[in-house]
Amino acid sequence: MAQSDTVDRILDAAEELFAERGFAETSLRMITSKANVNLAAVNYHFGSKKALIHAVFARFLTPFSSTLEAAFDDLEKKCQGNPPTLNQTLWVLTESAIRMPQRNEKGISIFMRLLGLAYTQSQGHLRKFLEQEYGQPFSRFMRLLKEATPELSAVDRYWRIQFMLGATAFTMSSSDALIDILENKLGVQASVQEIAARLVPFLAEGMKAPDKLQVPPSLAGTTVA
Amino acid sequence: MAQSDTVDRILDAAEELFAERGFAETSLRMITSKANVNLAAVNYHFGSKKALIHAVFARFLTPFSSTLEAAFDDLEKKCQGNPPTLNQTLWVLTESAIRMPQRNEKGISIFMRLLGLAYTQSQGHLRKFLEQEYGQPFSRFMRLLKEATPELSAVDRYWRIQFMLGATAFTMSSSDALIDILENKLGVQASVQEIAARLVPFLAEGMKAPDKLQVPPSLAGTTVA
DNA sequence: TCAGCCCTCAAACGTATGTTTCAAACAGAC
DNA sequence: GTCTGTTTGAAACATACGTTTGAGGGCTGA
Repeated sequence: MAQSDTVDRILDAAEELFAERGFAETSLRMITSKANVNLAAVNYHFGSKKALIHAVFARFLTPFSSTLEAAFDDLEKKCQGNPPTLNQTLWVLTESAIRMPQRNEKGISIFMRLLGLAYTQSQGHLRKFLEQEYGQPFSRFMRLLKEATPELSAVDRYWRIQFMLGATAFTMSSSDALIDILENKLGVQASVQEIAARLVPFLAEGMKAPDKLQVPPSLAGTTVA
Repeated sequence: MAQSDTVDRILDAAEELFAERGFAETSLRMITSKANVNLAAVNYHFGSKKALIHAVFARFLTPFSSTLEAAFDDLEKKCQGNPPTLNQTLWVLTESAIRMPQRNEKGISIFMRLLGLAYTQSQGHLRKFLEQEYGQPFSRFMRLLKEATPELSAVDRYWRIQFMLGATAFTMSSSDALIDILENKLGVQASVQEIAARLVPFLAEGMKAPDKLQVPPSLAGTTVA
């Protein structure tokens, strides 16, 4: 088995368990027994549980980061000077995520769920790791968003980006469960690709909403700052 | 003092710690020492950690549930037969959340963060508890959404509701941090009420987006189901 | 063949967790 | 004041965790 098939088995098991149970709720013993590997192997190969978490993220985030940067390069070249539109920017991100080489059919939903967890579960060390390791493509995405929505005030854009992040992270991180529920309720099958195709127009429209706060009469007298 | 001020002190401490650290990452010892209460008090008054979690949710969800039902009653009465609009429905929900009596200034963000955690952290027992305890107002909200968007297919509506939930839960659950970041970056102050006022139009516009999936040429050949 | 290194294994370590125990303190009723 | 049921206190319980240890196995290069 070449050099240490153990490492990959651990990463596979950890990725799946982390995605479905979170980090704190997943013990090393669960991981090692799912991977059919000795308990000590994790600390031998990775050093600690924290380092294992980082390695799980790095395994898919590093190639994704490259793919995304390349896609942004293409996009900006194609637009030759003009800033890419909001839809183009969102699609490039979505497409890069979908096109990633996947280990199995659940690849993307695990990918998304892990990202959601990274945002959600406080895990200070993880946020620091992700920030200083993959902060660059993130900043670039932000810049593209800014150039694609020049009509928005900085404050409006700030909040709406948060709304987009939320809708995406939340939905994608539970995509498996949501797809199952949809099938049970309406008998309709869906895929992560289809969710993405529905999500992008939703986000783009929300982003372009009129910026006036239409406070209804019933709230007019209250403490809206 | 009255009868067991201990119970409330435990609930206060647990609520805050759960909100900022999650359930598994918060130990009973953290809770009892923050509450200045003996460790055994939790098991004495609540029976178990799971029951404590349920109690924390029940304390704010039960009055909120009543408030919301009353607000829906009012709304439907005012509309006399005609289904309430999407904006009305969303505003009634938002208003009910904002108007809830709050124990402190962080009331709403804790409220939202806990709801987000309930969705995110798998914690099977919690989902079951919430479903069978507060399923009714939730179903009613869903029905109102359905009547307010008759032009949407059931599948479109399903996914867009998830998107709305995500944007709301995600943003509101981190509202404190996001407000701080905004102030540091742009020197602008914000409030939870203002976030809500910005969120509702975003959601409403996204909800009304054209339902065609505008798959771009670059993705046309791939496996969009 | 044998030394050297990488890896695996079972077992144990120390710590932290949720829970239980039982004696002491307290309250209100008679 | 005494008695009864409720609440608190300090300590211990069993269990699970992440991590470390040291002996052993298997491969490689000389």
